[in-house]
Parts: sequence; structure tokens; C-alpha cells
Amino acid sequence: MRQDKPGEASLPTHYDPHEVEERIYARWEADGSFRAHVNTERTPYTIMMPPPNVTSNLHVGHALNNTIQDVLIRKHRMQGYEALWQPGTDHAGIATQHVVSSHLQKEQGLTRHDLGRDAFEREVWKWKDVYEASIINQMRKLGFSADWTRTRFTMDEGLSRAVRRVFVDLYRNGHIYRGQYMINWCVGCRTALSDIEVEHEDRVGALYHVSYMVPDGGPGAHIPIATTRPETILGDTAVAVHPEDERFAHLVGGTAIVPLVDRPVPIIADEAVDPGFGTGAVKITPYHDPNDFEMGQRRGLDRIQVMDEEGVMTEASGDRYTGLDRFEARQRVIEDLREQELLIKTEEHTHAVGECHRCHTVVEPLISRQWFVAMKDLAGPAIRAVQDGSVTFVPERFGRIYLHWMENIRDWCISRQLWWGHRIPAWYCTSCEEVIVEEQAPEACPTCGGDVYQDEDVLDTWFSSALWPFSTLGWPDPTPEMDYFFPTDVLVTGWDIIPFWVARMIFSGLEHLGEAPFHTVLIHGLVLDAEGRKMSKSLGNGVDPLDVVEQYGADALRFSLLFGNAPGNEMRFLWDRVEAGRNFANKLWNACRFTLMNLDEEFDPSHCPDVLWPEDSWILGRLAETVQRVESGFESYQLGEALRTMYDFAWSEFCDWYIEMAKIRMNDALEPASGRAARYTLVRVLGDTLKLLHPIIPFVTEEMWSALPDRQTTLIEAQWPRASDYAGLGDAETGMATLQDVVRTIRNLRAEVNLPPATSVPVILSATGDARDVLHTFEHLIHALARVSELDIRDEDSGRPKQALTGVAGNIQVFLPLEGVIDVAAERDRLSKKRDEALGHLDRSERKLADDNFRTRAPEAVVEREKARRDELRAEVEHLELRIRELES
RNA sequence: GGGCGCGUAGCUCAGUGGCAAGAGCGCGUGACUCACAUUCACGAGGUCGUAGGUUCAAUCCCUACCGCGCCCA
Repeated sequence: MRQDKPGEASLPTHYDPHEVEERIYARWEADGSFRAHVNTERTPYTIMMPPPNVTSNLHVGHALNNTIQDVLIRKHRMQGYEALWQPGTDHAGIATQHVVSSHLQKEQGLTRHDLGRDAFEREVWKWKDVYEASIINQMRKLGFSADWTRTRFTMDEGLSRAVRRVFVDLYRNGHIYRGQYMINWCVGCRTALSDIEVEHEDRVGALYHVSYMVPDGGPGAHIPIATTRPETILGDTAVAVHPEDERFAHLVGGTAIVPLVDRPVPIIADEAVDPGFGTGAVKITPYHDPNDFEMGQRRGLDRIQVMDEEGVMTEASGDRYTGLDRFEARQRVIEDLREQELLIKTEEHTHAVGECHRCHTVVEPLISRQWFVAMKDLAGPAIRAVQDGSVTFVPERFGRIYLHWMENIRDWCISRQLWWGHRIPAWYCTSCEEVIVEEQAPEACPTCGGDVYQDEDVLDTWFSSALWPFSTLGWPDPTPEMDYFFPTDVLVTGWDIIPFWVARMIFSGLEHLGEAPFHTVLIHGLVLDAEGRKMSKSLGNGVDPLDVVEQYGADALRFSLLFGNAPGNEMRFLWDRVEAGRNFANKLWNACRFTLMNLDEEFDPSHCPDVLWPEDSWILGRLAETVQRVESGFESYQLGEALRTMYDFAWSEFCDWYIEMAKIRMNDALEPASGRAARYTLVRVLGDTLKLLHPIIPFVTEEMWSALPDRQTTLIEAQWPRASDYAGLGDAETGMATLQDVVRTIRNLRAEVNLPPATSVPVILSATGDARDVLHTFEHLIHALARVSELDIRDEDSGRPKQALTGVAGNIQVFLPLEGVIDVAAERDRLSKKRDEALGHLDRSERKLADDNFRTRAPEAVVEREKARRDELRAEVEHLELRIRELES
């Protein structure tokens, strides 16, 4: 939208994002504006993009997450920081394996086992290539200014090397071990899961009370136990009661017979039993329950596996049950117990059932040989980093969630029985017991020289994500990027992955580099649908960001994600808000059109006129304050507040008032200096407003910027405004508030009697002293802004019109002498209403000031303000009463 | 059971220990005013969940309760 000759308006009346966005984005890329370089002349500012999963395209949640980052990056870039936004994608082991498997099944009817490991992996890589490209394309359409030349993928060679290095280091330092422990097993995904990959959901189930016979307790002696999982009875190896439970004290030390399998097991006393739950006695199944597993370890109980990794009952469960699915087995066990009259009763019972957060099948706790990270030693420094403030969460409350999780952390199961991911760098000897953990594959067993084979399993995806803040910068190699950009500055993410990712990055940074990878964690909420529901595939209520961009433009989408949102809070996606964003962009566009249309040949933006008019000083003063408020909004990460401040300034002050006033002055041939000052101020204020808004709505602002005269750089590289830039220019105290008050009062009176805006009316303003001077200063403006035919500014004692609509603007009386139009009775009612309103306020104010406590204890400024307010209200009431009396006479 | 968040205009949400509490959308009235009808002017609409407490002053801080949502066990 360049225009060659000033004064010629060739711009369309509506801003069209489609025409603009692609071109602008290409320009930024061609200029290398997103590139970050190691540059010791500048301070680095670094944000690591949370790498989206290559499973599928981005949704609006991603759009929010990345918009926030882009805003921070663009702003700091304009402030002169060397701003690196490091992008990339995540291989998302279990999730990607899942979608590719389903895809294969659907398209070709094949399972991954039909293909075999290598061929399956090739399929996943293909999927990754497609979605990585698609995701990056989406992000470009949204205007994100990441340094794409540095794009990384968690399974890149370099990042994989970082994974192996970390695994080996942790192993050698004793932080990684392998062993048989209780883990969460997903029967659907056929893999181990870590604790946090299990979601607990309350379900209505049953609590079964079952009799266990106690043969040496006398005839008919039994102990009643309660369980929610009767099928695990088959694997029981003890019965436990609380040591102080008198009901069962006589049985402790004896033997109970496990029903259906007739296995004698000890009756033990253990503090872990809750005597208030169920019958007070519990069955112990060390192989299939995490609490029982711990008790089993303490007490040296036997472990019997009655269910395998496919959720099918094993031979150890007995002939009647072998080969049954776990849920069928439960039914058969219940029937058999009932038949043998060992089932005492069944009661409804709601309890939390763990399910796989990926496939939502019920998770089976069982003992399995897996690799673990011992968390205790690693957690300590990570807790201290947040406690001592070296890492700060915004909003603060999320720091407590983090600490709670860290303080109760358990060892992290990191091996996954998947094909997609980083293969565990451990080799086993076929001839001896040797386990070799190395970054590079060993050729033979170092102990006996036997053949070796690598562990079949891969690592939990988060094991590599935890290294993202430094693996992307080249670690473990010593790179200039590591020296310069690490540690990074802000991590922006949702609260849902604090334990998965944030916590692990923090302890990884501390362990491997001796410092936390960022100083601030900025948490945002979820984006919900218009009804406040979580967006999900099954509900089909998701919103594709590209749809929004297509319809309204990227700026409108970005605006809608930030406007009116507070940090950490959930937000609903509303099309109305997108529309508001589009309208705002259009408003700015037209302000820019107006400005350009009014520049003349001799306009020189670099030359500040010697004299500025009061309205120029006013808008510059308002701008200075806006800059300051925006700055403090950004500092506290209140982007929504910052945006609202800019929005109000640009629309309600600059467009609604300043531009309207500038029109009048630029048309005034008698005062060319006024027009010059207005032109300068217009360009100055518009330009700086575009700078402020650029991080949030980059496209439309850049497009307008390029049309303003004499731009030295693109807007993305322009210098961020500072409040001090307006020293000596801005002045908020120019009587503008009085002018606005008077104009509004006149407009209000006109509206009372339904006067069309085109009709001019005579107006009498009555005031004394300073107020009258202000009115004289702005006489021409009042004329035009309020559509006044004849303006009569007079002293209070120089008479008042008889027949007139009356209003009060502070200590100024406003009269519209419209003889014939006035309905005296209606006017009297209107004024009485106004008087009563004012009286109410005045009453409150006077009572406040009559209170000694208030006068002595409240700050002086507050008391002074209250006095001023009271005086103003008094004057208003007096004026109104005088007028009412006049109408009555 | 433990923890957290929310409850402010018809709707969706900002906000602050001290002027008469705001926005967007919606609603009413008027206007094709020469940047913009994706607009402009004017207006209606709120006991800031309920009850106590702290304070000169509470929508904001504290306590309890009610309603909604989330996390952990």
C-alpha cells in the first residue's frame, strides 16, 4: 500500500489481511528479521518454543501459547535485545506411535507387527515429515517470528546425542537404575507409563466383602475383607489388619485361606491398613497393587503374578481362570464366590480408576523390569531453585503446584515398550550378566568378550523434552550459542504440563549445567469453546486456527486470544472477539488512511514544529502515559491489560478525539502553523502507536508503517518507544478534560431532544475564571465537535437565557436556547432527576468529610480530592436548583 | 479427604483498599457527518455470590457458608 504522492488516497477503505499477510511475512523472512545471532554487543533474550507434537496440526491452544511468546519476542527485539525464539517439534513417542498405528490399520489393515520395527519406523518418519511441515506452515500463517533456520526435532542426531549423554551420566552417577518394581502398565498401548501419564477418574464400582476362612481359629472362624478388585484375590499372599484393631487382634499371626485357590496366607498387622475402610481387613496382592507391593517388600511376602501384560489371567490364577480377560475373570470370581457363599455382600462404591491418558483403557499396576530415574537427589535442587526465587512462576500460585508435586515425587519410570523414540543406550551380554551403558554401541562385552544386544525399549518422550532448552543449542558440544543464549529467559506453557515438562527441565538444567534453564515460567490457561467446554476431538468442538486466519486474518486471531484475558485463567474462544480484533485493525487502518490523505508535499516527519497546540500536547501526554502503562503491563506479563490500554488509547482518545480535532485544524487555512503541528503530531502518535501494537498485531501495523513517510527500517526492527521520549512534548493538563466534558454535555442535551447531528444549534456557556479561559482557547473546537451554530461564552453574571435546555459540566453551565422546542415540564423533571442524583453523591461526600477519622487518617491527597469533588458537586446542585426555580417562575 | 481457581452489566470477561466500578458483544434512540456503517453520537443496564470481621474507608484483605470448575490422594 505504498503511495507515491502524498495527498493522494489510494488505499481501500477496508483493511484486507489476505492481500497483506503473505507479502509482509515474506519480507520479514527475506530481511532475516527473525534470525538471532551470537552478538556480544547485545543482551540476549531467549525463549524456547514448547515443541508441538508431530502427531497432528495445531489447535487454538497452540495459537495462544505461541502468540504470547511471539509478543514477548517481538517486543524485546524492538527493545534492542538479541532475541532468539527457538522453534521445533517433539516426536511424542506414544502419541505418534498411536496415531500412525491407527492410520496404518485404517488405510492398509496392517499392524505395526505386520510391518516390523524398521518399516514401521520409516512410516512414522514419513508422518513426522508431513506434520512438521504442516505445523510450521501454520505457525508462519499466524505470523510467528521464530528463527526457523534453527528448527529442531527431538530425534535429530544432535538432540539424540544429548539424550544418550544424559542417560549415561545419570547412570554413572547412580541416578538411573534398572529393576523390577511396581509400575503402571497400559494394556492398550502395551507399555509402561510414568505415574503422571495415568489419569484418575472417579467411577461408580462395587466394594465386595469376602470371607477368608481361618482354619485354626475354631469352627466357622473367618476374616471378612473388602476389595474393589476381586480378580486379584487369586494372587493374594497375605491378609492385613491394623495393629490396634481389636476386632481382629486375636487372628493376627494366624493363617487365612484365600478363597477359590485355597492358598494359606499369613494374617499380619500393618500400620498402612485403614481400619475405617470396608471391613477393616484387607487382602494383600503384592504383584498387582502398588500399596500391597510396598507392604510386600517390608514384610517379605510372596508375589504371585495372576495377570499378564495383555490383561489376561495367567496359569498361576488357576485352571478356571487361565486365559480369561481381566474383566471376564472378575465376573467369574464374583460368581464363584457367591456360589461358595463366601461373598458376604456387595455395596456400591465410587473410587478413582486410573486410565492411560493416551488411550483411556484402565491401567494395570504390576511388577515389571524397567529403567528408572531416582528422583530424590535430583528433586532437592529443583525445589530450592523455586523456593529461593531463581525460578519464578507467573502467576505465583503455580509455583505451589510445582513444589507440591516435586516434594512428593516418586522415581520416574523412563522405559517404554514402544518402537518410536530414543532407543535406550544399554546393551546386554549374551554370555554373562554384564549390562553396558554407553553413548556408542559396544562391539563386544568388555567383561567376557561375548556378543551384546541393545535394549529393545525406548525412552519416555519427556526424557528428551527435558533437555530441550540446551540440546537445541548444541549441547553437549560446547557451542557459542550455549555460552550466549543459555540460560534462556521465559518459558511459556500451560499448567497441565508443569510436572511432565517444566519440572523435568528445571532439574535437568540444574543437574547437567548447574543452573535452571530459565528464570520465569509464564503459565496460561486452556482455550475452551464458547460454552466453556474443553476442546476435544470427540466433541468436535475444536477450532482450527487457519480457519480463523482465513476468515478474519492472523492479527484478529491474535487479538482475540489476548484481549481481556488475565494470566493463568482459562478463556473461551469467541468469534465475537475475533471480530472485535478485525474491527480494531480496520480502525487503525483508517486512522492511517486519514493521516496519509492529509499530508502535504512539504511535510517533514523528522522536524518537530516550534509550537505545538494544546491538543497536540494533550495527545502526546496521553501517549506517554500509555507507553508507561503498556510497559508495566508487559513487565508483569499482563498482556491483556497492556492490550486494553493500547486499544483504549488508539480508539477512544486518538481516533475519537484527536483525529476529530486535527481535521478542523488542517482545514483551517488561516492558521497554517496549527495544521503543521497537527500533521506532525498525527504521524508521530500514529507511528508510536503502531510500534506499541506491533508485537500483538504484527501484520496490519507493519503494513501501515511502511506507508508512513520516511521510515528508516521495517517496523519489526524499529525501536520500541519509551515514556521518556516525550519529555517536554506531552502535557496532560491542557484543559482537554474540560473541553471533552463540555462537548459531551452539549451532545447529550442535543440527544435529549432528538436533534439530528447535522443540525447546528446555538450554545451559551457560562463560566468564570480559568474555566472561561479554557473555553475561549477551545472555542473553535467546541464549535465543530458539538455542531454549534453560534457559541456565546459569557460570565456567570451576564444573564441567563429564559427558554433553554440546561446542563452542567463541572463548574460550567451549558445552555441550548431552543425556544419552542422546550417542554418546560419535561425539562424540569429531567433537571430534578439530575439534581437528586447529584445531591445523593454530595451527601455521601459531605458525610465523609465530616468524619474526623477520615480527615486525620486518610492520606492528604485523598482528602483533597474529596474536597474538590464536594465543591464541584455543590456547584452542580446549586446550578441545577437555580435553573429549576427559573423554570417554575 | 487435601489443595487451587472462579462467582462483577443480558452474555463473555477485565479491574482496583479511597473520586460517580470498566471493556467487547448484545440492547434502545438518532445519523450514509468529506478515515472508517468492520463506523459515529447519545442512552439504558450492576445490593461487584451470601453472612460476618479487619479498616477512617472493602467489590478488592480475613473468616465461614452457598454455587460452579479443576488438580492431587
